[in-house]
Amino acid sequence: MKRIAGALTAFVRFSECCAVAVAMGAFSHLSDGRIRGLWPSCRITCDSAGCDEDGRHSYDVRFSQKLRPSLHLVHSGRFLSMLKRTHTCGELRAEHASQTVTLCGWVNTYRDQGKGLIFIDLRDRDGLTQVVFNLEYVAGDVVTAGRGLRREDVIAVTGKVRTRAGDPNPKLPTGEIEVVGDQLEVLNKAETPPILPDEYEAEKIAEETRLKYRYIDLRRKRMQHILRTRHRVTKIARDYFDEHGFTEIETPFLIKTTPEGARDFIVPSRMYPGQWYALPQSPQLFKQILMVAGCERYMQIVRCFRDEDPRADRQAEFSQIDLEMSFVDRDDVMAMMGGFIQTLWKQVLGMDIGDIPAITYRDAMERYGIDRPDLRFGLEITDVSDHAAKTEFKVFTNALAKDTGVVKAIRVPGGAEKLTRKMTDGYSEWIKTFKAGGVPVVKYTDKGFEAGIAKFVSPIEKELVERLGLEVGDSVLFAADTYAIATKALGELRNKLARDLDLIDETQWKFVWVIDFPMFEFDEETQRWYSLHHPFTSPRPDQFDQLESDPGGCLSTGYDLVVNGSEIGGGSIRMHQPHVQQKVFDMLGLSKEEAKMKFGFLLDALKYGAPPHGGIAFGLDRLVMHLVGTDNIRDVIAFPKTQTGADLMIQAPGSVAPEQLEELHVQSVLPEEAKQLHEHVPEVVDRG
RNA sequence: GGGGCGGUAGCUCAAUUGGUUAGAGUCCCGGACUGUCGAUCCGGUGGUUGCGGGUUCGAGUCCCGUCCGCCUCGCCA
Repeated sequence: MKRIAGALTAFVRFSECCAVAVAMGAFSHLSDGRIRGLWPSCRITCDSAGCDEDGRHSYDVRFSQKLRPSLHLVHSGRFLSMLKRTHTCGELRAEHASQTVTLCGWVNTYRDQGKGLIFIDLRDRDGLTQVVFNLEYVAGDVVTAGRGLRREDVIAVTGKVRTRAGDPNPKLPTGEIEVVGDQLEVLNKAETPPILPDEYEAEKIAEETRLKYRYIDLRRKRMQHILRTRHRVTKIARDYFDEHGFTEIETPFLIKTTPEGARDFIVPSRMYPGQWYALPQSPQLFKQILMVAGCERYMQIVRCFRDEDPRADRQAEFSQIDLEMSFVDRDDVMAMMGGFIQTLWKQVLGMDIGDIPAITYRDAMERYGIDRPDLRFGLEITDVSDHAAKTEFKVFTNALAKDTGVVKAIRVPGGAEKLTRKMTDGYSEWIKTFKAGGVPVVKYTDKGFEAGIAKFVSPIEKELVERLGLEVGDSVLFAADTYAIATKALGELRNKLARDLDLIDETQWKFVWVIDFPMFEFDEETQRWYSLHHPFTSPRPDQFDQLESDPGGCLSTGYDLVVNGSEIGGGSIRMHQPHVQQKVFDMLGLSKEEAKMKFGFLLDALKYGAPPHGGIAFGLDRLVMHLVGTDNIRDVIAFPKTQTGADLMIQAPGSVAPEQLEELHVQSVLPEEAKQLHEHVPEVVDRG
């Protein structure tokens, strides 16, 4: 046994600098304070751990084999001591000049100027700081280590701050200064990274690769900013609602499947063979029960699960800021929640958004063709069915002959010039996505209607000009179909037009409450009513009578909060009287027995003193998306899933051992074609 | 379940009508350089063209199947 003289406080390294990190990485702390490690050719054990006043550890080290000749001590610093960080890479300014500091972080870039000089841009979550090593003045091992630095190495550097000897870099907040490196510890040498957390390149890298190496992607300034912003949103939410008397209460994840709504994720029960838990689509019923339980004001930032296909702004696993209040009506909830959104925008963006206006569902559908209208631009939709009926245009007359047939129009100011034939042809094709037949178009010039369907609509020129407020140079786009199809198609077309014609002022925030939703929607296919919101939404107090007499016309207390055409929250006043709730279940075709089986606990709870109550849930992911300006929900989730529900980093989902299935009383029954797929999954996911 | 786009070096991309040894930038490796800052300059390593099959004298390119990623319709109370 060879004992290294004295307390070992040294780096152990090869003469090649790159071995340092390997040697250090080979050690590990033991719980009793000793460290032990393996080295390719020698076993190293360390004990007698000591701790000095600065809290640094030092160790006696014995090598069980003779040291390889190439291994030698080159530095009498402290082994594993880690230079202690004094500042972050974002905070140093000219006024720190002449201070000695220690920075820790990742090597963002290195610029080796040759024999004399090495520049390192050191990055931590706070920013970048230039470190310069003047090789003439630093110790030999620092020269060696410094020259070996590569991107994403983790290092600690001690040195003196000074205003830059060269030109300042106006691109960096720390660009006036640099740290003159004196001591350098390579805390962890990085292998050549597959991707770089580089703002110049990162946005171009395939998302697939970014998701696989998420821990590198998240090092980027932008991703750090997003994670930080998300934290601030949840903090502001907790603070705001705490100040308003809300209590944060957790609700269970292992619950029971519910009828209607999205597909559930289900979890087999080990204790109850053949029975299943479901993951919550939202804590809806629990928060209502909490109101019955006298909590009065509840909030929770909670994960929800819906097993449906994801979209750019949708994940199967997502987060809500969930809220419920007792003894309130619709306006109380909207005022409280509007206040939250105002606070949020003020604190995160420094913006005053003012009071949030409201629009009825009916208005929204009529004027914007969608229940989440984007109010940053005009292009409102107008019903022209009555005039269209007077034309001999078959597309119009055939549509109007249908049950709920309508003809609707959008006036595009200046469209005669801005909308090319190619564009409008494109719209006709594109709109088929929404089952509409096409987009008839006409230009309005000083000679009247021209091009497109001019000859058909010229007879009603006067009426259309008046109805649509047409001016010379405008175009009119039509949709003729059933109410549902024409409305939706034109609503989508309106949004597309705004994007294509660059009519959207991206600096604006147009918030709006959508209210007075219908209680129910009739589904032709299944010939039954469905809740537009959910089956616990109360009708408006003045609409109770319509519940049975005119279910289609009965309005609910529901409200959605919409910003810039995106739904960021929705809620309602709930039914707190069991007989009203029962009536709604009746309407939905839920038998007494079924209702009792699925929601018996709720109906019971309502019987034993339920206060009037209502609430809302905000989509946390979407709020953050707006606040950081992204249209990709995966950007605002630290570890998101792909569109097929896979986690490319951990490679989930994965198979389980047969014993696990057995224990859960579950058998896999794969369709023939899936068996092959199943076998392929591991390789496919790992293909890089 | 349907429609669209994409998959070539670690990364970002190119490759003519199907035709020589699949190129470039970057990363990485080696060298030069004392004020750089997306450093520069010189040289070098690096390829199962997602996977499987087919057509062909010859396939990155054409055909069939399949997988993966993104967008989207349906779906998402």
